[in-house]
Amino acid sequence: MSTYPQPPNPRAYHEIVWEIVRQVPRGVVTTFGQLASMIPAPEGVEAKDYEKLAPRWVGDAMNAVSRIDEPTIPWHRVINSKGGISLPEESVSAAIQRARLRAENLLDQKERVDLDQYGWEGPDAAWLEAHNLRAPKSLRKPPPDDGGQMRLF
DNA sequence: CGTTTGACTACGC
DNA sequence: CGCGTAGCCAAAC
Repeated sequence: MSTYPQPPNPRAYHEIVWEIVRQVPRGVVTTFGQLASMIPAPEGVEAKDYEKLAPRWVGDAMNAVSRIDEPTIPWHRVINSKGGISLPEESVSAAIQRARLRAENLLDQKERVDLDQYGWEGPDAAWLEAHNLRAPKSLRKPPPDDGGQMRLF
């Protein structure tokens, strides 16, 4: 069954998530996991537990956006690790998200976003540091290991 | 006030 | 590549 605890201060956690989402520029996308990777574990939460919980807390934060109806947050650029929309397919919100992503030319024929191509690289280091956030995990594939081929020399 | 219900992800088949 | 599973709390109804 799907069941999980909440952060010590849900509202505070959500605020941080929203602040980062506001930085995502047009034409690229971020994921729940990537956002979570930038936010340190709240005091009192074991790192091990946090790793599992954080992505869903980010999901809760995005979910809350619809309740608060905050137009300054480009929530449509937040998708799941598979490059897909995580809202119920028939929902109105999902339709809006599809339309907005399509408008930014990010959707492929399978209604998916190619993270390797359009995955966000995160805010610049100075911004992260100013907000006490960690460097994001990359959404793009690691450079292919060419099996020890020599290059330049 | 008791139940229901989660914008997730890594991992194993 | 797609599908199922664990995770075990709290806000919203």
